[in-house]
Amino acid sequence: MLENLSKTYNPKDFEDRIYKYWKDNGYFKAEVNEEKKPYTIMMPPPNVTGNLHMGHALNNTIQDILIRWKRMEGYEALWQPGTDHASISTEAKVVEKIKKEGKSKEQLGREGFLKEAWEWTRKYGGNINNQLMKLGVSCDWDRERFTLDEGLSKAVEEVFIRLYEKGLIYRGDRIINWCPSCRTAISDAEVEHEDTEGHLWYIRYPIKGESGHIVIATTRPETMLGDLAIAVNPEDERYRGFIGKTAILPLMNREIPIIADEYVEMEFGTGAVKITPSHDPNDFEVGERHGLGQCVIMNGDGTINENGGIYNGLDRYEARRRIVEDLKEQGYLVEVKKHNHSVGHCERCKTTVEPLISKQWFVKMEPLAKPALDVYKEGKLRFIPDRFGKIYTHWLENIKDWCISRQLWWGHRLPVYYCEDCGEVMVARKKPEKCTKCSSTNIYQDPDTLDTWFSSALWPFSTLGWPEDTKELKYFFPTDVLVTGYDIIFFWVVRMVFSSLEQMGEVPFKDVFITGLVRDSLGRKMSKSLGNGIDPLDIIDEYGADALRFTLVTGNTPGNDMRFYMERVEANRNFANKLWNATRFVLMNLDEKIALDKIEKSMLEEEDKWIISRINTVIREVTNALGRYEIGIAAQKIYDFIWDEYCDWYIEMVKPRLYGENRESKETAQKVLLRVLENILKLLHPFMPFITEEIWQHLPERKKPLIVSDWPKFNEENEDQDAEKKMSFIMSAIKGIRNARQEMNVAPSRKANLIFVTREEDIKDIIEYGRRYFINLASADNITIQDNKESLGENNLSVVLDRCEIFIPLKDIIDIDKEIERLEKEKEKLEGELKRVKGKLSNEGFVSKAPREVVEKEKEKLEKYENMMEKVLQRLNSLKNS
RNA sequence: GGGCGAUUAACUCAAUGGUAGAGUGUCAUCUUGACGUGGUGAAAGUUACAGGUUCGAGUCCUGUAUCGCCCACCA
Repeated sequence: MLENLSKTYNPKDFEDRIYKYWKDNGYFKAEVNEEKKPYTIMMPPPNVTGNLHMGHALNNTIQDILIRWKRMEGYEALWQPGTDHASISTEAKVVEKIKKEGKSKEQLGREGFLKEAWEWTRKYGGNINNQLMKLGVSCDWDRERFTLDEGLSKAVEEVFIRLYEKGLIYRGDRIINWCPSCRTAISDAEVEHEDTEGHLWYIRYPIKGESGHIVIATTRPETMLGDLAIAVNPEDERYRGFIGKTAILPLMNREIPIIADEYVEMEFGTGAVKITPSHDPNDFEVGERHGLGQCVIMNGDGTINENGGIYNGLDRYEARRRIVEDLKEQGYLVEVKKHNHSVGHCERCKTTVEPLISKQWFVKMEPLAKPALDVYKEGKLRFIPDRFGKIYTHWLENIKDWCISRQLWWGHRLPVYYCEDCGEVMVARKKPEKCTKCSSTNIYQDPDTLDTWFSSALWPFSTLGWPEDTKELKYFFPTDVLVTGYDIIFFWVVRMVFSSLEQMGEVPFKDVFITGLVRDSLGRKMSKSLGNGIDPLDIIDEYGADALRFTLVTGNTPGNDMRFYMERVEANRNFANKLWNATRFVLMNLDEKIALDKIEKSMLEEEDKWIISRINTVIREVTNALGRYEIGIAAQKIYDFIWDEYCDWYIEMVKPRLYGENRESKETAQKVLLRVLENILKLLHPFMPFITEEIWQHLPERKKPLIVSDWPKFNEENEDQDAEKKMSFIMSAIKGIRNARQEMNVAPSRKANLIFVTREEDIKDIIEYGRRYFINLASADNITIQDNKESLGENNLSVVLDRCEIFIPLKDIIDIDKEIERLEKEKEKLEGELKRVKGKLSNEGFVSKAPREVVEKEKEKLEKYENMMEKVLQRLNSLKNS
């Protein structure tokens, strides 16, 4: 056993091996099992051709912690993995690839392109999974799904048809966001607004048949090519006379009416606004109200089309430049002002999006949003932290119809067919033989595909077999918790909720755990363009997955961003090393032939009872914290226990017994060391699965692997207040002695006598009991206990405790002035405490209103501090007088 | 224009209304038979500011300041 454990922790030696062991033995698998309660998490599917980044690492670590914990608690724990086809992003990558080969989408044709895309997917699709495995994720790989799988595609089709039949999907001409670079429509959620310093151009439009003119202001002068009106506010005195007249569109020489509409803000610009119904959502509405019609002036690639007259064929920005120039030349440009406004960009490629009228497919959101809002209000859906619930509701309350058609090829093609002859629209599972209206056989399928999020919205149930009525669906759905970043609440969380409610009649998950962003050490977002991204795999390679995992879940709170510091990873690697070596110590001191049966209670020493009582408490604390999703707190508790209590105190205390002659005491210590270690490994396993499993496999009498061992339970019988009290006295005595000695620069090698002065019998017992601790941990060579200190001279260090004073005679070393200084410091500290406690206790309100135990505690403290203060003062007095 | 978050030790962050903690860094010290990826000890805080509620506030309320994020069709 021991011989296999190297002197230092070296995660590379075992992480891959352990993972393979778990996987090959099927410990990640979840099956429908009516004897057990299910616990389900759906992994947010990463992009199929993506790479693992810190966000994934954080996210999946949290999920893995929860799933491992629940698995150990005895749940049938399903963690459903899979990948997303990420239409727009993957398609862009494939386009780029074939472009390098000198080919274009059009040249390849739809089929040829899809072939390329599938090849690409097969080539890079496995990467992210392998990377996740490095992290230690314990998801059920046998159930892996891909959004373009046959089953999931069927679910997508089914939902589309159902929504269509219900009238919740419609096709229409609407202003959508058009990305001229991706050459597709995108949804509102895919547009990022950014405040940009632009200009406001003031342009003069002449009035037909008059000498007058009207000045408008615009931020996008090129859109004037498509102007169909000028609008003013009906209340605006300045323009009252213009309403109903006709203006001449400069450069185009087109006649456009001047209309009145409430929408126009009188205070902004000149109070008159040009109306371009085809290229602005507001103008579109105005156009609808006034029956202005449409005039599209732009092509899909962002160039001006034939409606743009002489500007035909120019890129939109070149057209803008030329138009401004021409306006100026022809005397129409009144002035140009700097103007900050927000400009929409494509979330994927950052190109400025163009609002554009286009025939697209939409999901009618209002009827779907309502139930999604209701479940939140009814408490059936919970956010952790709950403030994100507000973001969720705010979005749903202001939701607009969802544009779901994309002019892309990589994705789920719309199950929509058109009759070439009569234009009839048919939504069907299979291509209709002939037109349902005119019986023509001239039928073609809509070339568009669906927004990727349309399929991810179904993830919680499509992965379980829906629309088939599978046993998995019945058992594992609804899921328990969704773990995801706040950046995709709108894209994904919201859409999963309303989709589930609509199709399943239930929420897809009860809790939504929201994570923050992992930033670099300067607080910047990690990004490719900045080149400041830290690759999780590099960290795993250097420090191990356990250290990375621990770093990601400690020291931050749900929903808050965190900074990634290498020093913290290192510290956590050191923690793993600490545990590794503690284990080596335990195994090194474990007699081969020791019978590891039950521990004989009567043989337990105080420190045994203390550590047993403490681990028991930690079991409760860690379990409770996990139950509240306080993962960082849970991790911190177990960390502190291992390092401070188990390693620094218990192991040190137990050493004399291990090296001693008393066989029974020795064996008891060995057993306790081992049993506590076992519990430690269990509690730590969800956080650091590799090292704990590796160590576990080296412990004696292993039957089950740790990953499927039972989660420890709090046991009231193990609580021992008395032992905790005694050990706490002993520990504070040791700390006091160490402190005093070090302050006086007494070398640890210099052993000294300790003279304990106390009249209290119980304290005397504890001291007597603690003899060996003082000798080993407080550099003592002899210990005396006496009732009074009269016989002692002044050349002592004195350590003041509650109801006890310790004297350390060090004749040659004591510098009286320094000792006085040290005690003065002690006095100051006590004064502070006394002031606080006295203040509280003399406060009538506190004594009468605070809970009894709080008051009692304060009273005890008062007594203790007064007692200590008296001794410090006496000591100071006698030193000063000597 | 709305909404949200943050402000705590030198740095990065924790902290169920009840004595403000950790990691890193700093200083001192220890080559003790698990670990120097370690041990021991120390220094370091008016919890951004101003009010309020409460017996008691880092924590709850109101306001201010600074920073950050999200949402929003003002051309």
